[in-house]
Amino acid sequence: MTATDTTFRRLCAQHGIAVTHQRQVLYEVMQGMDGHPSPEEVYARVKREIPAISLATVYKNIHLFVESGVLREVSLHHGSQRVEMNEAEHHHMVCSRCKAISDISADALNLPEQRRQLPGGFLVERYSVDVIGICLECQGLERGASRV
Amino acid sequence: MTATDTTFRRLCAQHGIAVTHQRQVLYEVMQGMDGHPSPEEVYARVKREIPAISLATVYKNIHLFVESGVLREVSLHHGSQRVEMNEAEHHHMVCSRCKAISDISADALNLPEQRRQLPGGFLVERYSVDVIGICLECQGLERGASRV
DNA sequence: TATTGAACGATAACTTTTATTGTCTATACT
DNA sequence: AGTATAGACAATAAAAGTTATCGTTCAATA
Ligand SMILES: [Mn+2]
Ligand SMILES: [Mn+2]
Ligand SMILES: [Zn+2]
Ligand SMILES: [Zn+2]
Repeated sequence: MTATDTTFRRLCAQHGIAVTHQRQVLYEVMQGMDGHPSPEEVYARVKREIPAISLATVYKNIHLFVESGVLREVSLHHGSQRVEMNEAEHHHMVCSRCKAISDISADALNLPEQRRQLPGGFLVERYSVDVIGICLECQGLERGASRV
Repeated sequence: MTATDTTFRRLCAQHGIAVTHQRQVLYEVMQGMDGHPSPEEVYARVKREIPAISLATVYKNIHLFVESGVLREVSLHHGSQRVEMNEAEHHHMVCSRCKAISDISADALNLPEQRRQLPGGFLVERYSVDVIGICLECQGLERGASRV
């Protein structure tokens, strides 16, 4: 039983999810992936360890890991592009449960002035801040309150 | 000739793109849409004005509008979900041209402490900052420098 | 070790986005 | 105004990304 093996079993116990071979390999493989891979990229990598694994299994377990906090989404994925014509400088609150997006003014966030110089010679155009959390509606639902 | 008509023609002139009926209706319709619509939602709405419009036209012109700055993407869309296991508190620099994602520490951004109370009773989990701009590689390409 | 609900693999279905192609139209130039 | 032409359009096929379904296999618990 390896160290990561133990770590993973503890993680699963904490979150009440079953320990399966696929999940364990998925976890270990992703530990070794840097950058910000897509599910397809994770699938390609884990397939080297378990050639028979299904892409659906990768998707299902990425969801599971994200829900339980083992894994993090780089920025909340909405399935499709979202656009807006609101020209005012503003940012967003995004509900991690229902993915609802609402505006929040830059003032309300009290951001510092944006730095123009960043590591790697990156040329800054703008900052885009997502405040990730739970919206009021989802907070209500979470507490078992039923709605008409 | 309406006011928005004039505005739109000026916008097109500024960006060197042709004024077409579809583009103009698209622009006007989106002016009247609040929230953060998807291309499909924009399509459904503009279809009421031009029933024969094609979804491909909506996509192409949303791209065009985003490129020319008429429209803004809520957060840069990567086509697929992106995940990571980097537990350290950090944020991202995202290239608006090639969509490359790179990490940046919270310290380097000099963010203020996160507010826990936000408008609308939103329960904050975390901040996710995307610094949107042009990566070094794309800056080089932009200047017409050719690469081996 | 036997039971059983959960997880898996295979695959179909669905959603989102892009590419292709022939026709049409906005624009520039007489 | 009339014409040429590059670019935009609609239609539609194809690709890419994601989810649902279902029969089989496996992990957890007794
Ligand atoms: Mn907004
Ligand atoms: Mn990262
Ligand atoms: Zn919500
Ligand atoms: Zn780039």
